[in-house]
Amino acid sequence: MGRAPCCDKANVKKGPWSPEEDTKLKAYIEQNGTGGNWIALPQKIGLKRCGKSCRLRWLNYLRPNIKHGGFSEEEDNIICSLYISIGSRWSIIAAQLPGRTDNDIKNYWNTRLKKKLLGKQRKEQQARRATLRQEIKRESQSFMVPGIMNQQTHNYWPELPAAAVMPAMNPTQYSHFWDQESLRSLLIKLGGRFSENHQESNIASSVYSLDGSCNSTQDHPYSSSVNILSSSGASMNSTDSPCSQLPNPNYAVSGAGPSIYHGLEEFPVELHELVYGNQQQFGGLKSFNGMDMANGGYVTNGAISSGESTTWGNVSSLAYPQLVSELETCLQSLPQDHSSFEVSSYFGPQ
DNA sequence: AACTCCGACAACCGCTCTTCA
DNA sequence: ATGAAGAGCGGTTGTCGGAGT
Repeated sequence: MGRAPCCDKANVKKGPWSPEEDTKLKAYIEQNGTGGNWIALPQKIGLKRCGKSCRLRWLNYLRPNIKHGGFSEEEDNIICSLYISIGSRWSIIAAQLPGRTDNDIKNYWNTRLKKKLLGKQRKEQQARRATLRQEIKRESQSFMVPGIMNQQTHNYWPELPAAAVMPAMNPTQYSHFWDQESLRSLLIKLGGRFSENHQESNIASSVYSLDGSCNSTQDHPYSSSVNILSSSGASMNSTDSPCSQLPNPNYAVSGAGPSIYHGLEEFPVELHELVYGNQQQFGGLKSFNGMDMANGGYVTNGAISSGESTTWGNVSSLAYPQLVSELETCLQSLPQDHSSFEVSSYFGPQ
């Protein structure tokens, strides 16, 4: 059973407001106020309109000091930054822009700002990729990264940032295929610490702290990365299971709950870069052999789909089979509600 | 000139939240 | 504590006008 309609739909006028209607409504409210009851208002005025419609008309167009169109650059910036922070909370965003209504901002965002923003980001993205490709080409001969984020992984899970994948390797696993010099180079590149005696834990620390919030291997190895990605699934205990060293299969860019991605599900690829492109904390970590650390370790799908896949193609041969088998083992031990995560979707067809 | 397409914007719909009896 | 009514909000739709063919 649905709730009762707020007005008699059959006897209510719909569609655009006439100047006469506007005049009536405006004059009445300016003289008497709304009386705290929008539903009763149209009857008092003699308008064949729904109370909600009157309210909307007043709030969006008739009340004093309303601005329409002509959004300034500053307003654009405010809208963008607030949208990134809080998502489509138009009323809150409108509260920061005097004279603007939520409806106006919403329409402006949907029709113009979103496109404008994405166009700008795409250009910057292309420029970054070009730089990245050059850097990778230069470095790849001397410094190979045995990451588990490879061509196949990327094809099947393009939205998964490489930074989130990196911690999936525990310190021991790193040492399986990285010699001392590679470890040292890695740390230097990541801006981390390096100790001859504690290289493993420090490597892990440095990698885990890429988002600046987890500084110790005593911490949950994923707590720092996953909070960016907004894990919606049950957290895994870092000490109880060997799976603590594997990524939470539930995490995704567009998870439920509050996160910096709130409201960005629509175009996570572009706005992931937007978000990280503005972050200062990764300064100096421009690239890491195909992983754009400056942008959360993310290389977008476009880099692959554009046919310029040399970056990932070169490292695909370095996928670590042992990790794959360990992941499969761990997944088998996971509760059934994790079953939606498929190994093939993570690593691609073997 | 006629038609189609598309962008912009006003308005509606339905849901959730808040208030109050 | 509960339910009804009103208010508020965000997503979606409808309409209009301009550009392109």
